[in-house]
Amino acid sequence: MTKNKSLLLDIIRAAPRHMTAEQIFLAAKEQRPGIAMATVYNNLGALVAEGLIRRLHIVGQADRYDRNIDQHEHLVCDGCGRISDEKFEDFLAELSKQVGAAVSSYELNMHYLCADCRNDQL
Amino acid sequence: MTKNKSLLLDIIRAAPRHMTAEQIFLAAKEQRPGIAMATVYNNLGALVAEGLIRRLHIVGQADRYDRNIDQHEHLVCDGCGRISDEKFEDFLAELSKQVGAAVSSYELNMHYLCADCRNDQL
DNA sequence: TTTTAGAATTAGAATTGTTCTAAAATTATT
DNA sequence: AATAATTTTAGAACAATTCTAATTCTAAAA
Repeated sequence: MTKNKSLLLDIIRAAPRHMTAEQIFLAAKEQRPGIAMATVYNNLGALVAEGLIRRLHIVGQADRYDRNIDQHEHLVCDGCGRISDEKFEDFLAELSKQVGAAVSSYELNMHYLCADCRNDQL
Repeated sequence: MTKNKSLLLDIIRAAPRHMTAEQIFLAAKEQRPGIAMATVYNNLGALVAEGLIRRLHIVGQADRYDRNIDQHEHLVCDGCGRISDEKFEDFLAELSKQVGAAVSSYELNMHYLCADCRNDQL
């Protein structure tokens, strides 16, 4: 665990929401102005490989990084783009049962309109 | 519906599996050697917008295109990369119930090892 | 302390997948 | 046939990410 790696981990853990590599890079720069984008990508990759964070893919967006490493689901507002976490109980087991094979992991992104965006439409 | 668009749609509908834009481009070239990549992207985008095909995002892979336009789930083998379809009944309604809001669509990619890859590991 | 070896970091080039642009070709309309 | 609208093309541009090779840091050994 190097200084940069732990700095990035701190940033991700302190973040109120799922950040892109670029946002993490900008945040890291405030404390270590010389840091390079490649260092950010290197360390994010390492942190993902070590299982300390998770990488998120949302259609049409850059990858985001999630401090929450438990299996969980994502709710994406198609109005404002905001992403929030959901937690379905025993979902992995449920999926394994449904497909009749051991599902090791999954990504579930659900799209909807959040309350704010629903109101704006009226 | 132009000639190229319908050619691409035919290719996707005839495909035994989910193809990338590049694979579709190569297949289209056999029947129309001069076709440009931009035409493929243009028409794939149009077909997706018209709801005639669906676009798929799998982590770490280029987008793929799916002839099956019903909401369904994907099972990705982490051994060979093969993607297969699943169909859970009333899943969208189930998700809406779970999150307490109207989910309009979702992507669910489940990872596992297919029977072949499981056997190879023994 | 210096030396050394290995790992981490850097800057920037390269790559990938995709979109954009402007001109040319095709198709449909008058 | 003339005009307009649409589609296609080739290639440039782009964004996100990965790679590369030189440099710097770190920490253990001499």
